[in-house]
Amino acid sequence: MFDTFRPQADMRSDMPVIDPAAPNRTAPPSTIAFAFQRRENPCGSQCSACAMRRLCIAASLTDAEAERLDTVITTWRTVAKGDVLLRAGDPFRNLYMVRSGSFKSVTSHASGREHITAFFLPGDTLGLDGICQEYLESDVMALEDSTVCVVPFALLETLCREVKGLQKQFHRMLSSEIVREAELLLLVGSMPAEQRIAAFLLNISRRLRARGFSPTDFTLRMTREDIGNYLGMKLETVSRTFSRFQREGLIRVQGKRIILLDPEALDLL
Amino acid sequence: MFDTFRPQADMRSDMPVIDPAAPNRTAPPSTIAFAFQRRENPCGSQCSACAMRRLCIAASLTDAEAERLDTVITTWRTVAKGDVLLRAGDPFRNLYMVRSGSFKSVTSHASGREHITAFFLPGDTLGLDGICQEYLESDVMALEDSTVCVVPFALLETLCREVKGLQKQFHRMLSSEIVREAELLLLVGSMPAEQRIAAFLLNISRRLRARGFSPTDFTLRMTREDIGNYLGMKLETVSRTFSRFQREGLIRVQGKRIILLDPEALDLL
DNA sequence: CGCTATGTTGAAGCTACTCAAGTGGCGTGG
DNA sequence: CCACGCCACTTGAGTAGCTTCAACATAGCG
Repeated sequence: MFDTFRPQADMRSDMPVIDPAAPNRTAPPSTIAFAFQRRENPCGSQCSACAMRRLCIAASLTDAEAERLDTVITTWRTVAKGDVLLRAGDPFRNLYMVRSGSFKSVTSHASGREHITAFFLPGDTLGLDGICQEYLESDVMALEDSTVCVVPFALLETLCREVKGLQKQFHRMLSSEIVREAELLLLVGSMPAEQRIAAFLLNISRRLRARGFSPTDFTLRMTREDIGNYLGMKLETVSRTFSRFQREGLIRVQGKRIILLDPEALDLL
Repeated sequence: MFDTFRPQADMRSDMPVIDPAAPNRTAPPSTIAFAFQRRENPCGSQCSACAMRRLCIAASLTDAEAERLDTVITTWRTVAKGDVLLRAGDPFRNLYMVRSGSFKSVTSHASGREHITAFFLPGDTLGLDGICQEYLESDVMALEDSTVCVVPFALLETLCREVKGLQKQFHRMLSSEIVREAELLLLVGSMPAEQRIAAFLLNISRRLRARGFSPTDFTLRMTREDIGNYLGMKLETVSRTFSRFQREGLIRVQGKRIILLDPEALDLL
């Protein structure tokens, strides 16, 4: 989300929007579409020069190590708002690093129930849940026009065997995801609606600050229903809680735009 | 849990029970206790001969690879019921593989709230949440007298750079944990008490079957409060739901012993 | 053998859900 | 350009499900 991150806005503006109806699961995109969808070495600028380097898997790598990572990450993709980047059931081949924009990850279950397990911001890594099986576990959809780096997993694994720093960083990333979900579990499992929403807003705020955006004034890219699904509550409850926070002077709500007026008070809930 | 797994019952019976009051966090155990607590190469039997090999990180390794793993896993520990194996805040050094017995993992949060994020059975791996930081994220407590293999993480990482199959298995294990938590999130976030309990019982049942125990007649090692905490509900609700299932002929409840009378019906809830 | 921890059951209360009506913003087509 | 329809959001009223509080039963442990 949220204030759209556009380090390469100029580069993206000449990209045709991917057809939302393109069959992602069954047939591969036509060669033409494919050529537009993936680009090799845009501008020749790679991890070593990426604005998100501090946040993604390249974090804490030396320049030399980052250059080796460049040899693995050679393509990227654009995804239009509402388009599906990954579909549950598709074969697992790549990880994806968000360069710009934002995504939601939706896990479907036998009962037909769907659950959003994560919102991804620039620098975040998508697809970690696919490693354990041959196929993907969840749908990943763009919440706004977005771009991702494509990381072929087999190549990444090979490189992890050669570059100790990369291996360590990758393991840290997987473990962080486990910890993140455990925290979410606590939130959903044992906190009232009020505290869930407060924690959610503060989480977004913290992550936006880490990416250089305003931590107190931002635009939520997902719907109230998405937020509710993520936090284990109904959209009406999300809406009511926002309204209450506004009445109490904690935040200001203008549709999807949120202004945190008293983050400390939110934290103390 | 649950039917206690004792492939080495004879081996364990001569082990003194570790003093539950032993200060695990601050001072290390006395040398005497330490000598009992850790044993090098008991019986000389290692991964290559372990009954849990199919389930732990050694799964899908060749015999030759398993032998290399033996060089890394040289010690094991016993933990008495109620004892803490790992404490949040302790420095992260090792992973642990459950050989026998069972554990719960409790994450504490700033608010003082605690949440159980996992129950571990033989073959499960403990400590994955510690990788991303220098310190551990949660307390891990034995639900019964148990034994674990100690896996020094630095050595495991080194070996993962040399043994491709081990690396792959380790990544799969981390990813599985992510998927497991995502499923739990769905359960806690959007299912009524009834379905949570049903899913919980079936999950236990499935895992016991994979370990060679009866999937329909087992003893829960954790309290109703633990279950409730894990599933995001109060212990009274757990108890009531068990009683209702019994009234409806789905299960039989005898304290901690559970008999599944109609697993299919549970699944259809 | 008694104590404490754990589990069961009942009754009252509250949170969040369901159902429903109405508002506002945005894109599309007349 | 405005009107329309759609979708997201807000707000209200009534209700279901879970929690809280409390009393009692049972089991495990010293």
